[in-house]
Amino acid sequence: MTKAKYYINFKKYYVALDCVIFGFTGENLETILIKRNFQPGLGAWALPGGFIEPKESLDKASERILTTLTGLSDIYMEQFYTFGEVNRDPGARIISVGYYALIKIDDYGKELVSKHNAFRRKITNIPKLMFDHNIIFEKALEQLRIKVKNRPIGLELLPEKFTLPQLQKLYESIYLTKLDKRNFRKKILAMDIFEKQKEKDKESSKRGAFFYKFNKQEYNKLVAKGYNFEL
Amino acid sequence: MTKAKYYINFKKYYVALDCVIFGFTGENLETILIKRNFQPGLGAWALPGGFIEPKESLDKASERILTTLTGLSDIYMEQFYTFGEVNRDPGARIISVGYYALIKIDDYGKELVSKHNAFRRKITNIPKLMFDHNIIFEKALEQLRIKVKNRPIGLELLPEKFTLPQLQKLYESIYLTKLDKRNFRKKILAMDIFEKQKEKDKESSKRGAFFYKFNKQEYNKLVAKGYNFEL
DNA sequence: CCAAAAGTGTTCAGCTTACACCCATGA
DNA sequence: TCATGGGTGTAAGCTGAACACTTTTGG
Repeated sequence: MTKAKYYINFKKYYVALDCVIFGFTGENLETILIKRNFQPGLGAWALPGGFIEPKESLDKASERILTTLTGLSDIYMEQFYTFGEVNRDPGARIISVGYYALIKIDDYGKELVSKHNAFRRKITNIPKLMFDHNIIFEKALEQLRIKVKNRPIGLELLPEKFTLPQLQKLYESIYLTKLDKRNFRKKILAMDIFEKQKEKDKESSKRGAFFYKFNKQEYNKLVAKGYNFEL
Repeated sequence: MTKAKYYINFKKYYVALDCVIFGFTGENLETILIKRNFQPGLGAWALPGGFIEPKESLDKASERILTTLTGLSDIYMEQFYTFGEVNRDPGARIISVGYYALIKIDDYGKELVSKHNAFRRKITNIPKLMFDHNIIFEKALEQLRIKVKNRPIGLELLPEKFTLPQLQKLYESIYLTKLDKRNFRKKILAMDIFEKQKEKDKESSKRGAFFYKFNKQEYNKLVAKGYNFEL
């Protein structure tokens, strides 16, 4: 005997999931938007999203949607809020769970752009989006900014080896501020969780900047001892 | 013509809402649990909750559930996470949106306890709960602790007039730590958003402690100037 | 008069902030 | 050789943490 009978007095609803995908170009924080070539919202800009399947958890649904769109797996993601205004979608009552994701934008397959009609946009230049997607986007950015202060998740946006100028630009483009170079480096290096490499990145300057790697083992050890990452 | 036709390929689900209600006794942080006298989960401890109605937003549903249970209105509440594991409720696929609420426990009608079979429990003494409700509770507490650091929402747990020893005990019972009395007072009073009253509370000591009031206007003014509450 | 809780300041260490010049290299 | 971005140190001010005694008053 199932317990489902206890619920028959209640209504069911569509449950969707919208993803705010953040990537870092080296200069700017960007997100991926869909120019919809299907209904509803044909022709409008929208966040990538989809519906929950009967046999998948919310996290799995988010993974599926992200992998389908980007071709990447093991994407860092975080559920941040659920949107349930009655008429947020004028066509039907749809409750939508918001996730944000952080990707290494170099790995993002460009061929998928044409396939899904997906485009990258700077976070400072987001167009009018379908339904309440502008609100969803803003909430995602707000939550990202909070989280990035206390966890080293910003690194999910960078390749394994990165330079300190890159890292600084990353934080500057998340918070849309300028940071002091000396103070930033001092703080980062004092954490003792970044390892200087022997090689330099010669892409962005003649002199070249040393690569660093994030030492996750060391970080986890420190966390176990009560350490709190803070930027 | 409705747009609903675009969604007919997708499944619908029950959407529920669970509330973690926090109250402060003067000594301890407590929450309200239901000893279920109905199915499913008859006899089990559970968080108060309910289902979303077709014509109400998530926030409205939370308000309804909180008001029905406590008899209070204008309750401070905050959505904190949505739980969607496939078998979290073994009887049916139910996606549940988690809210936490902060109430002034003095105002909480005791007659409602018997009506809803609701009981207060210290947060340090939570029994085994139905389904994934222990996980929901823990997440609520975690989010409360984060929020309370940066917003003066702890005051929602106290009456309009409160003493500094009360306020200190409040934070101690949220974080389950001891705080230094002098440092705590210094910090609080330096904020300039608490107004000393002429009257004293003689309840908890012979000498009596001065009442204070939170000056919300002043706080809002400071916030507009970029001020950030931080404890 | 005494028990019990309220109230009060100072010092030290460590962190944050502001700030300017030399270095390495490819073109 | 010069333009460009990479890399470095210090001083001043502020903030957080540690710490003990006096006051009030009802019983």
